[in-house]
Amino acid sequence: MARLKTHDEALRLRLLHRAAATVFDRGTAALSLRQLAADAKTSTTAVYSLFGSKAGLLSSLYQEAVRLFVERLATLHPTDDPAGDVIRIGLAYREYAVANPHLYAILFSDRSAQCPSDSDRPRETVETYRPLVDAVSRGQRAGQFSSASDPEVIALSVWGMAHGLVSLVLSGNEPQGLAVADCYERALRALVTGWRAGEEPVAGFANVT
Amino acid sequence: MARLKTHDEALRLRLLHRAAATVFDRGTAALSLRQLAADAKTSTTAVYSLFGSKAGLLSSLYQEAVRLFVERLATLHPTDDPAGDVIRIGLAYREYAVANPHLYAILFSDRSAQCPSDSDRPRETVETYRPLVDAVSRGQRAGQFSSASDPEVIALSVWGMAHGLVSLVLSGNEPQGLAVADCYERALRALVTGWRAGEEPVAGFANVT
DNA sequence: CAGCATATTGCAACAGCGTTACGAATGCCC
DNA sequence: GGGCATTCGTAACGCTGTTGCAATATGCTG
Repeated sequence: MARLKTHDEALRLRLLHRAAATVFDRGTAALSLRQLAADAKTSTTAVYSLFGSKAGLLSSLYQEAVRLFVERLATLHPTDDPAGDVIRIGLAYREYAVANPHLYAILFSDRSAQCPSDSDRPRETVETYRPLVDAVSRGQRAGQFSSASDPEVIALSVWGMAHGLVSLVLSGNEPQGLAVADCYERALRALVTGWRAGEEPVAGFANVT
Repeated sequence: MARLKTHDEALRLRLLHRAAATVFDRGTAALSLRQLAADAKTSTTAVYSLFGSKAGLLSSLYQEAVRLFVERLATLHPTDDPAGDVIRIGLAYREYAVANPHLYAILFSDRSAQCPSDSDRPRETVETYRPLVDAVSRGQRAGQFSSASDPEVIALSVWGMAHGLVSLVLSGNEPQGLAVADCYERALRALVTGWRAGEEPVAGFANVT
């Protein structure tokens, strides 16, 4: 056959680990395949036989980031206060993002630029999404949220707000003199309150077209 | 002195225009200074004498994107329904982002990676931010929003949600089977409702720690 | 046990990038 | 008209991701 494989699973994990470290402190742009291979005492060929390309490597890193993210969200167990669970998920979301800014950036950077096939995207996305939808569903059954909207819609709004506020901070676009950290939870609470069951719109802006 | 300058304002605008076009359809990564210079029948030196570097060029592009954004938001005139104005600003926000995805990406990509000096960032940010804060302030005076929170906080939550939902779509991370476009306005309305004056938190999640 | 076949691997080259150094070209002043 | 300061285009540097090719080392076969 041929010589023993050294481009094996162990090397794959070592490369993935080192790449994650680099991306974690200096971002994806600072990740050089040559440098990575040299650091791991191997050749660039290893990266290409194991990951296919830099995009493939980043895609694997994406899978890893998703796994950590899902793990983190899984530490939150449902309580008998679903609306509170929604808030807690939102806080954990922000905590993960702030703790691992570059992994978070990998998770939510442009997917079309780094994912070879889109086939695995929806599945991963829905996996991080489910706990939130579940909490909302339970909240609807408990009467804490309006049942007029699909739970997915309510969950998406929560996710959007969390993602938006976190992204503004991480990208350095939060407005001056205003710490997002201080009003993040209040904003989440206002949103949850707004989805309360039986809530009527504020008088005066029914039709804005 | 020297020979007549050809690296003048006219060339600067031409380069900026071409760069914007390229970034608009293929993103910042696809923008090559060599290609840009060749397309404009000039040399790379021109780009460097006019913009300093690729980061400088992108920074100028950022200024331009902000200007367009501010112009768009300025077309919305305050009405006697401030809460409705907030919704309208949110809708215009999304509309601009969807219409100019790459300019939007420039606006909200990592500032630290492309801005030579951070000195001009806060001023620009607050400029796009002010109409929203103003609308909230008027809404508070009209009793449409709680006065318990600073208008900046409420405005930030609206901005965060708009930015978050828009970013999820543009980055290809919206969950499958759910069109953000369909629930964007409803989400904004729920949030606005949640900030309604005198609103009490949903019973049962007062303390989540 | 010798030799072949073949999978595997590392080196080097390619095309492109942003950036910079430098020499040539140019128009003004004396 | 000659000297000069300024401006500009070319070419080079070091880097990137990627790929082709040659060397290598192993297991099977005769």
